[in-house]
Amino acid sequence: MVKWLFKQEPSDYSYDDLAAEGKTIWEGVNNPLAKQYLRQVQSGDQILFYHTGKEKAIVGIMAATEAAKSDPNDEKAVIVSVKPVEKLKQPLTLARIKQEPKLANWELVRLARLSVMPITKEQWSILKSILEEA
DNA sequence: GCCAACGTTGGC
DNA sequence: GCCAACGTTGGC
Repeated sequence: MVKWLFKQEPSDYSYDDLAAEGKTIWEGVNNPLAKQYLRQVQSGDQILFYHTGKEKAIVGIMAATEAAKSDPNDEKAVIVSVKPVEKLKQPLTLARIKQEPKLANWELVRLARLSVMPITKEQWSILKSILEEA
């Protein structure tokens, strides 16, 4: 199972919006690399929800409820159905992530404009250990 | 509000 | 098909 990070501007759609709704369809991803990643999402994959803009932090965890598929209205668009799993007790900020030398190569740090990216096992375990020490 | 980094567009 | 110019995004 692959893990992912999706970015979203919280004033457009926040983790709390997702929690309130119970599920949503992730869509509107246009960047070619982001789309390529999005297309690889499988049912059950865990996805971190990152807030851009003022917050710049991972705020919650979601899970894909179905594998990625094409938008029925637009063959070229990719959509993923997701549901909330849990909200983090406290956000994991970009500033904190940048303090980890081992996370310096992660797309989140290197490619600010990428809105969908994979998380490797090693990266995931580092993130988890940061969360647990808090 | 600025800038860096990346994408896209359009002229050749 | 290349590449310069421009636009967009997101962090600072």
